[in-house]
Amino acid sequence: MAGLRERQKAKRHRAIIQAASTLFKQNGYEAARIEAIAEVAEVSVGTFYNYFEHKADLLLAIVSMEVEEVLNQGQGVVDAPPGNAYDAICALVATYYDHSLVYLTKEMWRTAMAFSIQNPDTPFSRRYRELDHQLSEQVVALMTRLQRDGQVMQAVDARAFGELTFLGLNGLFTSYTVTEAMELDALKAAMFGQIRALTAQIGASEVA
Amino acid sequence: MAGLRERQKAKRHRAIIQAASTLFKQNGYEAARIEAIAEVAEVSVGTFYNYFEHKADLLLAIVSMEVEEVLNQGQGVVDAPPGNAYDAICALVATYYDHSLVYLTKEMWRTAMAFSIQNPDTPFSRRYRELDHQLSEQVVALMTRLQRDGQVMQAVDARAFGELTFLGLNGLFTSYTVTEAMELDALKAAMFGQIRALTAQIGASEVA
DNA sequence: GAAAAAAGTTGAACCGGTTCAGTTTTGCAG
DNA sequence: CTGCAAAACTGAACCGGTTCAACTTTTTTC
Repeated sequence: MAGLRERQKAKRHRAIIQAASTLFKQNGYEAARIEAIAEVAEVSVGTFYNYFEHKADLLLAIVSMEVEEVLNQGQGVVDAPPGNAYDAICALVATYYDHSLVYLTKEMWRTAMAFSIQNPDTPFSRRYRELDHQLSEQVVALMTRLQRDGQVMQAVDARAFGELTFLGLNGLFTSYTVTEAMELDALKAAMFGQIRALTAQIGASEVA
Repeated sequence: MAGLRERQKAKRHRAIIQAASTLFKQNGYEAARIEAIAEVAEVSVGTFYNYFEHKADLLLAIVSMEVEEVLNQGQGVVDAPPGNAYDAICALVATYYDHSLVYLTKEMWRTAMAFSIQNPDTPFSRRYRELDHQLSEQVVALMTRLQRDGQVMQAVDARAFGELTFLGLNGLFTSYTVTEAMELDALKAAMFGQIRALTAQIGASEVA
């Protein structure tokens, strides 16, 4: 089946995202005018808005791709975590952080975050929160797994600590995107410090 | 000694904030047009922008007042914390949360947060982060005090746990502002759960 | 106290994201 | 094929935050 209409639609959708990606990389998100994006995609401004509700929705496609890849990689860590709690949690966090600038710049992250906060009732925001939720659940899954493996004390509330860890890594990531000068290494160092403190309390007894 | 110019300036500044507050309360932040604010303040649009760089700067004045009051109240908790770690941290968090909607609506919080993320190089954002930092330091101060008082195990890294707690309460507060239907009680319940889990691990031995 | 300088005010114009009434294209029934 | 309804396209106009060149008021200078 795939009628002409269907195919054209998919083609245009791709063309717009492609055009946007190019222009975003070239001069940043702000600088990319809808008019320019539409022109490169060989489409009118009106048509652009037939495909996307807001300019920011262009970011959603990219953020989704980004987070989905990261969730996939993260699953690898959860399935076969390094020996101790500290190393395991750091490995997961590093997976997230290291991937974060593959498709998106800090400016794009900021725009996506800001938009999602300011417009909570849009599909964009719902999807963004859903992705956050999945990341949070993955941290919980790791924490639970570590507990099962005896790397985390039985008495701890794995879910609560997993969620708290996620809020921590998320909060620090926000600081990172907001501080143009901050390097990935500094972000990791900050988060690893938190994880060190945390695992010192909840990790299996013998301290390295 | 307060020349005419000086006095007029202060008067107009006050008039604009007053007008904005009124209109924000009346119909929300978005709905309040600069033109309307200027009109109520008996000032031209151009003059408005002589006093404020962005519309969002109006929120800064309110957010500052809000956070400063909360820091004051919070100091009371830090200086004389309830008996055990759980109660003390919950008391501080409740102080923050309970005060949060006195001057600001959820919409205003969202706008302030979003603006601060998206425009990190503005005075607004710098000030906003400074306030966040002070709150974080207050949580650290409480944690340190609790440790000194023997309510938190000596081995824990009070700073790290304080900062993590702040990131947690901040992250949950964001969720709260983003979910129009969520009540203050639900927010508190969620955060208290985190604190329960946390203090179970780092609190002085005897569990209630 | 006149005149120049400095500071402040003003509103029309700008800018760029978003909307919408009118037009074109596509799919389908007869 | 033809005609028609539905879907998609288009770009000029809208909207509201922000800018700016011209104007007014205050302060300073001599």
